[in-house]
Amino acid sequence: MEARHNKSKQRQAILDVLCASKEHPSAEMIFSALKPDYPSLSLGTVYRNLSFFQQQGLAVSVANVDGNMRYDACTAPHPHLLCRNCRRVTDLVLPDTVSSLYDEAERLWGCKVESYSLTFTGLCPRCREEEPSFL
Amino acid sequence: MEARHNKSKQRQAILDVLCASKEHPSAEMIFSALKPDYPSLSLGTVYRNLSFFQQQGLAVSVANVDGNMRYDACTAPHPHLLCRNCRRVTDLVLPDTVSSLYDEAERLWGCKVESYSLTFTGLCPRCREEEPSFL
DNA sequence: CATAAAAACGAGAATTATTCGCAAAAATAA
DNA sequence: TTATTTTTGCGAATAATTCTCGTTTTTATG
Repeated sequence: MEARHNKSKQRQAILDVLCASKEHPSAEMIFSALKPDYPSLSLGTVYRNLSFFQQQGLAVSVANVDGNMRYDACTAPHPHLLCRNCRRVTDLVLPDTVSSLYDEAERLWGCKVESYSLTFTGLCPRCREEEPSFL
Repeated sequence: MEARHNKSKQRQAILDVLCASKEHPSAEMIFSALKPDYPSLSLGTVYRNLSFFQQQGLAVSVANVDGNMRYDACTAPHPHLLCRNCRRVTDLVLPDTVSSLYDEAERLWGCKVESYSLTFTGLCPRCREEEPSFL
C-alpha cells in the first residue's frame, strides 16, 4: 500500500549515464547515449526521470545552454565554466569563496540563502590554445 | 548607405522600462508594462529589441526563472537572489569575491574567464518574515 | 519638403524544449 | 499467480522564443 519507487532498467541507466558523465549532459545527450543500448527508450522518459532525480536530490540542473538544460549528479553547488566557443560546460574547482557570502547576505539583506548557481563564461583551455584568434 | 540604428518609440520605451525596473523583468513583463501606453506593441518587438540590446551591450539576461528569461540593464556581472517562494529576482550587493576568482581560474585551469552569472536561491527578506513556516 | 533607402514594426506562423495524457508493460506485493 | 502500483513509450499539447513578410516609420539626401 505504500509508495515505493521502482528500479526500472531505464531509470537506472539514465542515472548511471549522468553519474558517469563529466560533461553536464542535456536530456537529449543522455537520450543519445542510451539509445543504442535501449532502442525503445523515449525522450520523455529521460525528462521524467531527470525531474524525479531532482525531487529526490540525486541530480540538479546546473545551467541552461542555448535553450537546453544541463544536468549534474554532483548536487553540491560548485562553479562551472561555459565556453563561449565550444559550448562545453566544465567543472571549475576553485577556493569556495561563495558560500561564505551566505552569512553576509543574511546579515546585510536579511535573506536566507540556501544554494547558489555560479557559471563563469569565457574560453576553456582547449579552445584557448587551439584558437589563438579567440584570445 | 551606412547601417544606422533607428530610435523608434517602441525601442526607446522598452529600454526605458528595463532601465527603470529593479525587478529584472521578462519580455512578457515589459510587454505588459507598455501595452497600456502602446496598444499596438507586439511581444515579438520586445523580444527583438531585447536581443538587440544584448548585442549592443545595453542589457544582459540574468536568469531563467520558471522558463522565462529575465533581463537587466545593469550589464556588469553582479549576484542575484532568486526567492524560492515569490520567484522575485533581486540584486544582492555584496563584497565581490567572485571576480577575484578569474585569475585563479586562469592560473589553475588555464581558461580565460570573461564574465560570470551568480544566482543565490533562498528566501527574500519579505517572504522570510511574512511566512515563518518557510524558515 | 519630397522621395528613396534602410531599419523597425505588427501579426501570426514556425520552431523547439519540455510536459502531459493515456494505454500497455514492468515491477512489486500478497 | 494475481492484483496493485509504478513506469514506460508514444504522440499530442504547451509555451517561450524566433522567424517571415508585408507595412509603417525613420533617416538620409536632393
